Amino acid sequence: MLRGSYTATIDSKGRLKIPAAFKSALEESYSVEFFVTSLNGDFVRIYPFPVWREIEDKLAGLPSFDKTKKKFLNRTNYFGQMVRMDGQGRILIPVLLRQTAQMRGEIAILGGLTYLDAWSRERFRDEIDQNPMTPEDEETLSNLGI
Amino acid sequence: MLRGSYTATIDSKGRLKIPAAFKSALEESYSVEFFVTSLNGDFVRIYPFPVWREIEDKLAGLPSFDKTKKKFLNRTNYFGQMVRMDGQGRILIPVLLRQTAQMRGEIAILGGLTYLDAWSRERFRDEIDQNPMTPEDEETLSNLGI
DNA sequence: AGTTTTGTGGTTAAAAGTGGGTAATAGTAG
DNA sequence: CTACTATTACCCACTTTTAACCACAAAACT
Repeated sequence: MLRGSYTATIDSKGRLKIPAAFKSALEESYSVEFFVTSLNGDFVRIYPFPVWREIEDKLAGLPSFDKTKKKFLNRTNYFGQMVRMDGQGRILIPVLLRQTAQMRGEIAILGGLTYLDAWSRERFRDEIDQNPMTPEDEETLSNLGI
Repeated sequence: MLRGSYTATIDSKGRLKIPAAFKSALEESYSVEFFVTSLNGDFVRIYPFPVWREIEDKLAGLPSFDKTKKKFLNRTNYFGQMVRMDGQGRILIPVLLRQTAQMRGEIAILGGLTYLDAWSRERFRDEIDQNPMTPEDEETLSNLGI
């Protein structure tokens, strides 16, 4: 299970280092093959291939003309690419995502249990600054006993 | 159950000593693995791993597009990292939190029954100075019979 | 006062992160 | 189809960080 976040850098060749804590967890549960994509180009989502396959299978259950399915696949296909991790635990981010998701310099890699999200650190900070926790949020959480 | 507060120091390597009173209580009820995180970067929250798992389970009950859930997980993931306590009862505070939560020098560690909070002593004083007990607070307490 | 526990600091070997070189591959244009 | 260019995969070398261990100082307890 992938949890927490680590910072990483992307080098001049566009290679993103997978932090060791995630690397070992990934190798244990999955393999070195990933489907790297994004829904809107804001940040990169890295699916271990078996996880992505499951998503595909679930989508196969929907009719082919389903609007949501079309949108989702259009986007993930557009941004997506298969990649494999190299011997040093790095993956090459596709050129398109390097640009749209600002994959250069300081990157935050967040664990999402079965996948990873890679954010431009700068952009992520903007994101959480613009969506502060409200008193309502706190109440919702407290109702859950958190 | 974790109660009361103790002072501790963080050494130059970013290691935080868990006061002996908390250490024995933690080892008894949980283990040496923790999820160290924060909601806003002001202070550090240290969850014994099983406690954190329970929170994850509770959140799993909410739909994945739930705004509050997203906000909460984004933040806790961003600041969070899994850590394990060393033989001397210390845990390494993640670099990000060392900076944002000012984890250096004098630290106050507060028990929150099932988790611990670590505050920069200086910042903690500011916090309680700026948020004094109001008459409304006192009324709430008094209504509870406290 | 002596003994045990707790807190603190440093050392060192191993692991992780970083950078670059080069051969192979893919892509492009003539 | 061929020649050229750009990109990528694979490999090697170096630097930084971390984890585990050890040792001692301070405090608490007997």
